[in-house]
Amino acid sequence: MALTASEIKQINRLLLSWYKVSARPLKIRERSDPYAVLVAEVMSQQTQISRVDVFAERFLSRFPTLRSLARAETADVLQAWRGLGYNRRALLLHRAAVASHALGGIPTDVDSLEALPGVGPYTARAVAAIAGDGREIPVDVNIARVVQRLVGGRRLTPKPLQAVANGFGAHLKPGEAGRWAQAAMDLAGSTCLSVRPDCSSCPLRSVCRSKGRVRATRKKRSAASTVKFETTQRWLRGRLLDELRDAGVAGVRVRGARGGHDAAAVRSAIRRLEGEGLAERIDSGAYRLPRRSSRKVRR
DNA sequence: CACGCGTGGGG
DNA sequence: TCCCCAAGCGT
Repeated sequence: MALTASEIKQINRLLLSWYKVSARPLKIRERSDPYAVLVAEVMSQQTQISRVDVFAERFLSRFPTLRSLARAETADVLQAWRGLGYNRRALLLHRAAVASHALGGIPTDVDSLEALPGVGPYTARAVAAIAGDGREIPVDVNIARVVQRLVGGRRLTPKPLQAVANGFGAHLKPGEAGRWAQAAMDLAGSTCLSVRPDCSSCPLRSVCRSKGRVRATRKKRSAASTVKFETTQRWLRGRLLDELRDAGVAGVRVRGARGGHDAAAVRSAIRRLEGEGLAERIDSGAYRLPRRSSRKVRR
């Protein structure tokens, strides 16, 4: 059974007032600059949330404006991304900057945002809610858990889930959706935990339809033979990227074995990186970080 | 739609 | 020291 309007309003009220006293928002999310918010949201998908402020500020000090990122060489973006993981996301962020700079700025409506490279349903709604006046709730895995529990714990597929989440947004004032989302994420990380939620201290306990009847532990895990990390593609790609970062514009000849990968595997990996736009082959036969994005922006 | 993507931090 | 983990997006 769907929540009534008054139940939704009550939940919104409780959540926002709880947030006022006990939330620890990302500073970066309190900016109204859609560019800064986009950078922070992309990073928040791959790094400890508590470190996003530090990483985002570092990145933003190197590329303070959308224009500066849009005009940057791919190599410099990848250098600034060192240590942050998921290098393809740096490429996508760069391409999103190029595309939106050409449009005159980062859009703040969901549809235009979602058309940008690397920006999907979550990121689009997060930027629209935080930097714009969007009222659609960005649903990440944490907010999904909170919302599903609030309505009774039934697992919802993405589309119905988004619709239920938007039901909360529809009763918010303009500008509140971003805080609602931040509050729900904080609640998910501190109280409405995946494994052992602390319902007794939850500000929403009086209105939650799953209070006290959350299934105990869910375990999947194991199986999958233990694979040495040095034998994985991720490890190899990460090492090759760092070699390219260290080499600079002169590039480096990539030959020989790395960890558990023979020379042929290394050649194959560097060619794959080249195909993805993460490496550039130069005349000498060496590779370096690409000076410019080698692939077109997809649209 | 199932899978691949990177890294640093915590147990 | 070793093992486990995060989490949205593109393909």
